[in-house]
Amino acid sequence: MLAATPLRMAHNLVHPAPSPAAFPFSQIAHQVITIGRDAEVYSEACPASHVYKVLSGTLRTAKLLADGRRQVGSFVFAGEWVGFDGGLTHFYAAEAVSEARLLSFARRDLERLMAEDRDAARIVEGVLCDSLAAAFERIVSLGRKSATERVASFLVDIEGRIAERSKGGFVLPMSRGDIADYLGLTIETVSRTLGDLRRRHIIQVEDAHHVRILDPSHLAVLAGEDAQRYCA
Amino acid sequence: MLAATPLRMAHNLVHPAPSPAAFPFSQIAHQVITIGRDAEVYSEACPASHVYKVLSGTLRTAKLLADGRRQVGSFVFAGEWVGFDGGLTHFYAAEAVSEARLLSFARRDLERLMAEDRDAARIVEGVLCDSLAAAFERIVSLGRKSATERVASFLVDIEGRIAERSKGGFVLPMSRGDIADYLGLTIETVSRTLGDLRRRHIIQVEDAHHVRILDPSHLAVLAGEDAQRYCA
DNA sequence: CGACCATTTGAGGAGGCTCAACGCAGGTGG
DNA sequence: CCACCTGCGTTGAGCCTCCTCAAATGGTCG
Repeated sequence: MLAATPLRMAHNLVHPAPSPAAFPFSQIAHQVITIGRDAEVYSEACPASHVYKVLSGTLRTAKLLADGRRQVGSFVFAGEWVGFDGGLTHFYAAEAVSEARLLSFARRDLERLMAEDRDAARIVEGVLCDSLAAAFERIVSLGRKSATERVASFLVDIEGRIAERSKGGFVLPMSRGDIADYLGLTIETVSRTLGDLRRRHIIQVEDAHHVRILDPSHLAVLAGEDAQRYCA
Repeated sequence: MLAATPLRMAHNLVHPAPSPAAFPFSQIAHQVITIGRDAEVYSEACPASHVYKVLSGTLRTAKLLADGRRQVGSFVFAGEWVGFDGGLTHFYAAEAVSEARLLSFARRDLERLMAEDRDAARIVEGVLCDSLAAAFERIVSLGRKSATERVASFLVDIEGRIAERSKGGFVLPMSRGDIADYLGLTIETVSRTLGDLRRRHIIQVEDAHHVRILDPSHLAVLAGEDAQRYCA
């Protein structure tokens, strides 16, 4: 991987930014980069020098254990940010699930902007907050939910975040292996669980990457809602 | 729980702060509060109006599912902060594992201080960063590690964070149930796993709440180290 | 001493994993 | 154009880890 990474990085084309979008970050230096399928945006434990906003395509963040087990940390869709994992170094590696275009910002520049521009600071704080909330939700899911509940939660979550639609359904850009490593399950269990949901007419599976939710409320129940929330 | 909470909160004594510590937060309004065992500091989904620094004792953060399953989010020891979970509302409830004294700060005040004092801001950002990193580590643990690996990681982590020592070992203030809900296991599995580690002379279990690590390197191996980290 | 609680230990069962076979689509080369 | 290969997904059979249920142990406090 040490040797492979520079080669793979070489596939990633670097352009000057085309049209600064109408958001505070267009004031600071940035580049549009294109990442080929399965290429790395950054490696695990790399100095976290940059953060990225995904313009198109999908990324995953992942960490490998010594024996090859893998945990996918998150999927990152168009419009979302990635690269805020960890402090000085990245906790996860980030890779492209499908070819992706990213806006790249130096963290140094971003921090300077945040000190000057409250809007920018608030946006970044919001991103951090969302990551933290998502991480907490995952902890509950991985710690206490069954395979069916995890897959159902996953579908509900993805359905709400993914832009790419098809015939009343949506596109699942990642492989079964990616989903399994995200949910702490095996490929076979993910496949079987999706098969169950299909046979129960809760979802429709056109092909492996095109899913349609037929019974959203049933799926939400299977996803396992929290206890009612009271407040002190 | 709705009814119980105010009653339990009533146990928590509120004093004026005694001696402002020598850290930037002593400039802003704060109170020392005492939380009795198993009493709540704040509830799940409450408006996140305050954050707390633990002076003594131990807290846990936890979330309940509808059917009573529980996930413990974190343990918080003396010197650590709690209350930064989620944005406007708390994701987890926070409760005292053992009677605890806390410094309480209004978030509003803290944010004002952070805008003025870079040191304070950096400290808080560090706390957030650490929470995020800890959450990511938990995701890997819950998603991909075995019971033995989880318990071993837990012991290594706690051993490095807990101040209270006893006879070359340390004090485990929380119950087996708390540990189980933290690690995504059952009480019985936690107990059996600790028993195994004891029988293998990797740890020594004085009683349920006093543990000593006999073979730290062996325990670290069992905890399952990450793959070597390369950098692009 | 006896009630109660937390913990440990044991026996049996289930959910999800492992291993293996098969189908299918896409790419490649003869 | 077809044979072949490869990667991915699905499905099945058997097994293992961890869970469930139950009982025994031990410590604490009336």
